Amino acid sequence: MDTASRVFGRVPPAPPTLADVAERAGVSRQTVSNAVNNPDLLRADTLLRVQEAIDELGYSPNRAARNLRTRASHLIGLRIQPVQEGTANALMDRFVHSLVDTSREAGYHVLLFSGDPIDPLAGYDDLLRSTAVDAFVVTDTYLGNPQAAWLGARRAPFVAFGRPWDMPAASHPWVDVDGAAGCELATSHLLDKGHERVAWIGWRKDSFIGEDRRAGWSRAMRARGLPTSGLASRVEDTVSSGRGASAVLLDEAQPSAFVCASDTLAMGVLRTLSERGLTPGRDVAVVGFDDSQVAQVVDPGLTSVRQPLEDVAVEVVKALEGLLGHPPVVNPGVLLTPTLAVRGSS
Amino acid sequence: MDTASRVFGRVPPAPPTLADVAERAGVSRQTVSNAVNNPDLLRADTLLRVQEAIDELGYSPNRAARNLRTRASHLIGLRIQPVQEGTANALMDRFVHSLVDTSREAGYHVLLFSGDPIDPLAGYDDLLRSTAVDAFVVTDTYLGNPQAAWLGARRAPFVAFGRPWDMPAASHPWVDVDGAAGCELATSHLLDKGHERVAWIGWRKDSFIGEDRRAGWSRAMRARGLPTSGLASRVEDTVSSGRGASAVLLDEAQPSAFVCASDTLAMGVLRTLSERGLTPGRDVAVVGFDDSQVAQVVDPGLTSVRQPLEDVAVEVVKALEGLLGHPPVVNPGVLLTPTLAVRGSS
DNA sequence: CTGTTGTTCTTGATCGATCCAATGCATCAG
DNA sequence: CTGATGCATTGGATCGATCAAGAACAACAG
Repeated sequence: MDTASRVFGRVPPAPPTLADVAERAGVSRQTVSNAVNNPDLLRADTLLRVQEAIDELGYSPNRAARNLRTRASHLIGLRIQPVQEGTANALMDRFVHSLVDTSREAGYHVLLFSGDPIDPLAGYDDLLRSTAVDAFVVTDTYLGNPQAAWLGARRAPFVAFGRPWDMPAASHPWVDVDGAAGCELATSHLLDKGHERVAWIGWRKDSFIGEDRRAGWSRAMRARGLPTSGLASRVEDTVSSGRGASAVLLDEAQPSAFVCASDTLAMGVLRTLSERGLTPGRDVAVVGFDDSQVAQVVDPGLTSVRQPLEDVAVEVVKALEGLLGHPPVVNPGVLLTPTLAVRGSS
Repeated sequence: MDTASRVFGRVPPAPPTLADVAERAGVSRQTVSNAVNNPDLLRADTLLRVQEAIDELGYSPNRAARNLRTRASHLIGLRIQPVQEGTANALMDRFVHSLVDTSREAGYHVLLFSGDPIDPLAGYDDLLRSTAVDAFVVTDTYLGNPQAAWLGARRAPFVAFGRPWDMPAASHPWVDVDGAAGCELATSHLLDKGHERVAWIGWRKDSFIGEDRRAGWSRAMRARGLPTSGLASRVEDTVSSGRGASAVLLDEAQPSAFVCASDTLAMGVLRTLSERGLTPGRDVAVVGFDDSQVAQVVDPGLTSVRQPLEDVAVEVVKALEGLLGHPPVVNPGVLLTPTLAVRGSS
C-alpha cells in the first residue's frame, strides 16, 4: 500500500479525459472536443451520444491542457491593495463580489494577487510572463497609475476601474463613477429640501477625485444662484478632520447642511453635531459618500452617495471581453452615475 | 497587415520558452528545467550560464504547460459568500488579504469564485473536475457545512476556516478562532476594571458560534464567583435588537458593562446609552466582537475582540501545504486566541 | 459515370513544460 | 586494465486538450 493509499484510504481515481469519452461514445477525440466547443458541427444524434458519455463519466475538460493549447487561461488578475483599515476596503469588497459574479457569466475567474507595496509592478510582471492570466483589472488608478502606462507598454490587456486623470488621452479602456454627478445629486437633494447654505468638506486639493466631487457640489450651488465662498473646507480623510472642519464651518459660515467627500468625513460632522446638541437630519443635514457600512448603522442613518459597483463590474467585464475578443476591440471610457441612499441624516 | 497588427500596431512577440533558453545557454531543455526547479542538481558554472540566459530572454515558465505536466495549478479556490452588507464582509476582506499574502509566499495564488446561493456546491464541482485549483479554502462552515462533507467525500483537499461544529470528529484540517477565549478575555478585562455586573448580549441559541462566545463570558464570570443569571440576552444580530436588549437589561438587571457577540449588537448598546444620556466607557462599559470598521470610527471608540486573521491565514496555508505535500499530511485542527482592541468604550 | 460541393468525422501534429530512463564522463578500488 | 560508483547532462515520451488538414460519404449537376 503506497503513501497516498495510507492517507486517503484509496487512490483518487484519475479524472476522465477526452479520449475516455471518445472511446465510450465510439467517436474520435476531436469529435468530443467539437461536442464541447462547437456543438453545431455535429450531427444531432452524434452530439447526443457524446453528451451522454460526458455525463456518464462526469467529464470536464482539463483546464491546463486547454490553456496550453489555446494560449488563454480564462483568468483575470485583480491586484488587491495593501491592507488599510478604511472605507476603501468595504468598497472594494462590493466591487470584487460583483466582478466575480459578472466574470463568471462571461466564463472568467478572478485571480487575486497582492502587490509589493514598494514595487507595485512586480506582481503584474510575474503573472503576465508566465501567461497565468489573460488580462488585468486595475483599480488603484488614483495614484497617477504607473501600472496603466506600464501595462500599456507591455501590450498587456487591462481595464481600469478609475479614470486616467493625469493622462486623459490614454488609450486603454476604463470605467469610472461620476463623482461630480454624485455630489451634484446630493447637493440638489439638500437644496430641494429647502437648504440654502450647503457646505462642502472634501479632500486636499491634490486629489483629482476630491476636486471632481467638489465640482459637483459647486455646480449644483451655482445652478441655483447660491454662493459657495466660505462654505468649503479641504482636509485629510479622517473622522477627526471632519469633526474639526465642520466645527469651524458651523462657527464661521452657519451652514444648514453638509456634503462630504467621504463617509469618514461625514462621521466627523455627525460627531460635531452631537457635541453641540444638534440633531442630524432635523437641525443640520449631512450627506456622505460611498454608502459604507458605517453609514447604515450610525444613529439616524447617514444619507450617502452610492457607487453603482455592480454596473461598474458589468462594464469592466464588457470591456475585457472586447479586449480579449477576435479581433480585439478597445472600448472607450465609460462613466457611470451614482445614486443617493437617503437616510435619516437628511 | 493582419487584424492584430492593425489594432496593436505590431504583433506581440511570443514569450520565450524553455527551448529558447536552452539553445541560448547551449544546454538541453531538461537542464534549464532543472536550473529552475532543482538548481542544486547543476554544476555551479552551468547554473550560472543558464540563469544568465533566463535573465537575458526574460523567461518565465509557462504556467499552463507546467500545470498540465505536474497535474497541479498552484491555485487555491476561495468561495466568497453572496453579498450581504454586514460585518462578515469586512472580516472576510481582512482574511482574504492575509490569505493572498500568505499563499503567495508559499507559491500559491487565490482564485475567487462565487457560489450559486441555491446550490453551494456547484462552483466547487466545476473547478474540481476541471482541475483548475489544487485545493479549497472553505469559510462558511457555520451553516453546518455541507461542502465540508461533500469535499471530503470527493477527496478534494481543503482547509476550513471554522470548526466542524456539528461533526467534531471530522477528519479535515481546520483553523478557527477561539470565540470563547475572546469573550472571556473581554469579560475579564471589564472585571479587572472593577465591574461586577457584566451583561451578555448574544445570538439565538441555535448558533454554535454564539453559544461558544457566550460560554467565554459565563466562564469568566464564574471564575470570580459572580452571578450570571438574568444578565444574558439572546437576540437577532441587528443594531436595533442590541438596542432593545440593552434597554431591557439596564432596566431589569442594572449591569455596569456589556459584552456583545458582535459589534453590531454593541452599536445597539451604544445607541441605548446615548438615548439615556449615559456615557460609554464612563457610566457603562461596552465591548463588541470583530473589531470592525464601525468599532473604530464610532464616538469614543468601541473596545472589541479582534480575530487574528493574519495568523489564521498562516495556519490555513500551513495546512494546505501539508495536504498538497508528498506525502500528504492532514494537520489537526488549530484554535487561535483572539486579542482585545481596547478603546474608549471600556 | 465523373466531378463538384458540402457535411461529418478522423488522424497526426502541436502547445511548453516535466518525468523517466539512459548516456557520457570522471574517479577510484581491485 | 576492468568494473563499479556517482555526478552532470541529455533525448524521448508524456500530460490532455485544440488546430489544421484530410478522408469518407452523400447529394446532385453536368
